[in-house]
Amino acid sequence: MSGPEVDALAGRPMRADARRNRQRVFDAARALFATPDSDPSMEQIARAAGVGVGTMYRNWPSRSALVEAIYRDDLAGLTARAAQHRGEHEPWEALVRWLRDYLSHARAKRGMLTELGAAFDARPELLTESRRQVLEATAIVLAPAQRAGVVRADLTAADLVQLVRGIVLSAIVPPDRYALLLDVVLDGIRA
Amino acid sequence: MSGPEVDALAGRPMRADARRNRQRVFDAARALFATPDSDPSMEQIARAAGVGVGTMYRNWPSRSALVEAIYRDDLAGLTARAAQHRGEHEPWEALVRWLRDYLSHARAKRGMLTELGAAFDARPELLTESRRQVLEATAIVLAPAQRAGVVRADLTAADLVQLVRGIVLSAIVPPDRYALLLDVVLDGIRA
DNA sequence: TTGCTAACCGGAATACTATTCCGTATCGTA
DNA sequence: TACGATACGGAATAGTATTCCGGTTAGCAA
Repeated sequence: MSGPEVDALAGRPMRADARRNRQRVFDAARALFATPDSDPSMEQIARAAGVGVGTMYRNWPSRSALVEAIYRDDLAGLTARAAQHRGEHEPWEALVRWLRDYLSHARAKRGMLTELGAAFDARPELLTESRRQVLEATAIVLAPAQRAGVVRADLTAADLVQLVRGIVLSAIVPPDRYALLLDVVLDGIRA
Repeated sequence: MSGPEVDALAGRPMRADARRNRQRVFDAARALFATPDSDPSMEQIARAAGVGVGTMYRNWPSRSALVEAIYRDDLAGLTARAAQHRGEHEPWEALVRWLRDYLSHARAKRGMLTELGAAFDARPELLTESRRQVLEATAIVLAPAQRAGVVRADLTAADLVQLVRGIVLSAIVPPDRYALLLDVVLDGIRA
């Protein structure tokens, strides 16, 4: 989540009810945006959160700011898993798990692509930055796999991400083929 | 251009003023949509065409129908060039020219991606069909190049299109690198 | 506990768009 | 020239994001 949690000027902490409402809106919005083809209006989100629209706008100045906040949060959750996998599994297995995570994340986000597009338009650096985060997370699991000699050494994190993202972005691929295509990529990158 | 040019039931030709207005709207809309970040409203388009909004809706039932008509027209113009290049140039040169055409077309269309997204949502077959057209056009210049032995034989039209589209879609690539990246691809596909 | 006020709240009002509707104007024909 | 059929313009409708403000409440001091 992002946005003001303390008053910008006084540094005073938010009032308890305000913090509660803020969280409610965030949770409701995340749930609604996650539903495919839901395209929720600001009023729908507010109603689902049990709050007036004014309350939403006090926390996020626009619809795309709210979308961005949710996206950032999801992305942070995703990238954190790379380090987690590396700590818990062998290099190859960690890499595979991370790529599966990334794939399902990208697939889920495809639904809110229109929404995200507006957010990216509003703040182009969001695109650059989120790409950087994904590359960093990928490097965390890719490097050990390469050091262990199980993945070809001439592959960069950017290459790998491009390969996997391609699976999702080409909108002709039926979802039940994702796993197969990922296997193809995995076979291809093996040392 | 697409849409009714004759009355659907009677087969009667359109009235002269109607045909003129239809063309004006189409031209004005194409010009406005081509301007980056213009996101023109229906009223802006109508005003630019010197016409009322009602006149637009008589020709295209919705905004996304108009976007689709323009896209189809642009695409037809693009794919026609493949055959033209094949007729006028050596196989390799024809292929290179076609890929440059495709690249600049894809770049131009990136601006109206949001608009197009709505059109694709409304009619999913538009996506399938336009992809098919691009593949067919690519095959027209690819096959001769392969027969002439100047392009590796194991490359499909789909592979090639995917490679080139990737250059444009990854929004981090600064436009002045497009030509370089295309050169890389061209080197890569040489037999 | 009570009283006070800054911080918050809800939702009506505003602003901007796509789309529909219909009275009016024009074209094409006899 | 006259008369439908056809097409026109743009006001009205509908739906959504965003703003605004009178009323409410949390949190603190006495």
